[in-house]
Amino acid sequence: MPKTDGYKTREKILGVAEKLFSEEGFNGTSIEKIARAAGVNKGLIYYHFKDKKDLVVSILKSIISEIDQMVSRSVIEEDSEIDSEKLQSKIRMEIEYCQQRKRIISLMLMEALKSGGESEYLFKCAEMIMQQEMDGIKRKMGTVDAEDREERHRYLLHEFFTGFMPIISFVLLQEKWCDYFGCDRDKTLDYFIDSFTRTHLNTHLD
Amino acid sequence: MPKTDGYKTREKILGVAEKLFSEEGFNGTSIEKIARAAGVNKGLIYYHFKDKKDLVVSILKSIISEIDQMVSRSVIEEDSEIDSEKLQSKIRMEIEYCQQRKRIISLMLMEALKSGGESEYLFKCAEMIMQQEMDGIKRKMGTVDAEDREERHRYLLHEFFTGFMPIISFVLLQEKWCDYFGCDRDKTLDYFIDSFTRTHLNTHLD
Amino acid sequence: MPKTDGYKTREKILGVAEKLFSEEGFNGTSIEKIARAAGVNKGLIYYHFKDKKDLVVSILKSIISEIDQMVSRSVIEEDSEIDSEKLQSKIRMEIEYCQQRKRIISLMLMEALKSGGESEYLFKCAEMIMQQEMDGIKRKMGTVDAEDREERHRYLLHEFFTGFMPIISFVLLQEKWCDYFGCDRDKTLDYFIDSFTRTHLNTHLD
Amino acid sequence: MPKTDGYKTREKILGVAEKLFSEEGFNGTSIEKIARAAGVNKGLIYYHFKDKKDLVVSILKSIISEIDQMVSRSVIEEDSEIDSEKLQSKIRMEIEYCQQRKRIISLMLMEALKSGGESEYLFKCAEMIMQQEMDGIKRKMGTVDAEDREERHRYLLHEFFTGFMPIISFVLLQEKWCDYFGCDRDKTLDYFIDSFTRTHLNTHLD
DNA sequence: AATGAATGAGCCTTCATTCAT
DNA sequence: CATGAATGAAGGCTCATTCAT
Repeated sequence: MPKTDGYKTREKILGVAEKLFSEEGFNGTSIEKIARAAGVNKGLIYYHFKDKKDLVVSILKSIISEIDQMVSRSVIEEDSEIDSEKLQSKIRMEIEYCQQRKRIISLMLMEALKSGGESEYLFKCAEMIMQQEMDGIKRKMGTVDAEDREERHRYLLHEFFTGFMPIISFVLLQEKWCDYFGCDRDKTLDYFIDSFTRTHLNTHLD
Repeated sequence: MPKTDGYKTREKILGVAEKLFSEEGFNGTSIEKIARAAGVNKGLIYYHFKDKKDLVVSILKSIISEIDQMVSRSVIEEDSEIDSEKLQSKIRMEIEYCQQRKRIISLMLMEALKSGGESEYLFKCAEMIMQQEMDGIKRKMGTVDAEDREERHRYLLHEFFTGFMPIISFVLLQEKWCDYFGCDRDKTLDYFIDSFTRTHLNTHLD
Repeated sequence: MPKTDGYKTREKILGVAEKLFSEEGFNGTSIEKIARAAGVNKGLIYYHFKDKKDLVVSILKSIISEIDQMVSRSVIEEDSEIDSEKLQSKIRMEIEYCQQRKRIISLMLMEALKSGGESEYLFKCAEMIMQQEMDGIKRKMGTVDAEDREERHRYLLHEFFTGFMPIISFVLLQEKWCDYFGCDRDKTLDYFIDSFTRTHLNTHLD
Repeated sequence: MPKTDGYKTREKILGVAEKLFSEEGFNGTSIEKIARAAGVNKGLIYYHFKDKKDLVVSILKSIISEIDQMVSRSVIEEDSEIDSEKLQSKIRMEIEYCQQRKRIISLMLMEALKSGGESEYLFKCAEMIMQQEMDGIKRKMGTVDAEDREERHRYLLHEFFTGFMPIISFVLLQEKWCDYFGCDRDKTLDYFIDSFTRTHLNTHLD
């Protein structure tokens, strides 16, 4: 066995890199900075990761697999009626989750926005989450025909741009929003949920 | 005597910088690259702009003033009834405008997403646009009391996260979305407008 | 005009680089070392040369053009009889020249020896020199038909491997040879010239 | 108990290193690359060899001892007459041998060319080979007085620069020569042997 | 005999910035 | 206004080497 456990070091580097990348972006974060923050030698990062790009990709892949596991574990309560209350509490949970994974989401979005950047991780993540929801809906109501490619695309687009994006935008910008407009965090959250209910969630009722 | 009109050079630099910053982000774009692309000497950029930061700020300020002028020029048609049709065509125009200013919007959003980045330009832009809309609504219906700070904030938040963000997300990501899901650009636009109508625009009717 | 003359700096860098590359080879010489030895900033080397490779290539090209000029300037004494004496003194001059350009020759040869290295400069150099000689011989005796590709190749090969290579080997290794065998420099030169006369030069008489 | 025979591993490493060093030179070849190519762990190389320098030295020593054995095994046919035919076939064999040991010869020569590099291996190798030849000649004709230091040196120099160097140059550069001049390998070999016969070998007759 | 992890120095290269002209 | 030259710092990456196991 080597001096220490390489797996732990790798995870440590990934964690620190996730934090720093989300703060300053890919180009704004140097390997040096990551190494210092992780308390490891700069060269060691290149022992564990091919290059800087590989670091981001590893981070992004990790959330993909996390979501993948989450999705496959999630139990769908067959019989439940959908009502506004339930949806709202579900949204609150989703926001909470996004808040925990804020950094990686920020990273994904920033990468997707660059012309040359990778958007596949953002879309894949969103797709997985949305697919799960679709499955739930289909099972309950049979209203969405997932076999119909066109229909599926339409559904994904709807969910992504009017559901997913507002939520992650809110999570990523909430703090700065409150600073800029000088308002209360909690109240802002309530307002957002109210807005979101009146817009996107509205399409999940009736 | 100057070789060419200094003002034109400045504008040329700003234009090129806007393009490149939006493609690779602030840190991913070097002054060297901007100079080459603009066909000017690197040193000249430092004649026109204090430093790199000043370049971005100048770009961001320029869109602020552009919107400012647009807003103040815009005539509000007093009597017009609001109906779904009119709203949709208005949205199409807004999307078109965003598409033209895509690059600068991308830049603003990318900067806002970084922890250490500036979000004030993004918010200010959005605020100006939303304020104008609010004024229009107030005039027509008096339903929003802009003097009520709380109410105004609630309205801004609603517009920003469920109106503005979906639109700019769509504009910035549409191309990559179509690539990723292998779908048609025009149809995608139609779907988006339909979704947007059923969610956000819905709150502007009734 | 800039602070100093860029051309001079460029030449200075080239000169220093030629020296260092010949001493330690391409990979054994760092840009840092070159910069220090040339008394310039490391970054400046990248202002004048695209990259490290470009530095070597520039050096190698410079000797090509030097030889090119030399060759085109050289006057061929039409009527002169060829005798051993004259040939020997010509060889002495050639050795002298090689000694002056020792470093660059060393560089060319080292590069040519690597599997992935460039041999074209070495061959081109040799070809130019040999071509000139061929022209001289042809003019005097008409014995070599330069139009005959096969004959030309045969001649070049003969000149290169039994004429050119012994000479540059001697020039490049003489010092180490004398160190290793503990012998006198001047006497060694005489011995070499004698050997060279009895072997290669012999084929230029009769 | 060791996983495999340590001796074999050592030989494997030496073989791979010889190949890589000859391709990219000493500085151009990393221990990492050698380890990967040999299919062993990087650290293991340091178990078998003190450091990188020790690796090259081990390689170079191995050819010295190989030649040493070859030389001491070689039987000198006392009575044989020396004629051009015999010499030529001997040269063909020598070229063949050099072709097999091409890589290590390349390495020796490259090292010898650097100012700071070791030339002793190249000279030692050549010396051993030449000494053997001298012994043969002496035995047959008594023309070379090996006891006379001066005479011996003169002979070695002659053999080295007009015999040995042309041959190894040819072997090391033949491929690139043919590429550069677009000519046939076999014919090139014939031409070279012809030239070599008319120059160096000529001094071994009469 | 063999491995994986770790280190520190150094290398090639880029970059924001300055300055003399 | 505009340019070419120059700088110093930093960035990404490689490498020889060591060490615990």
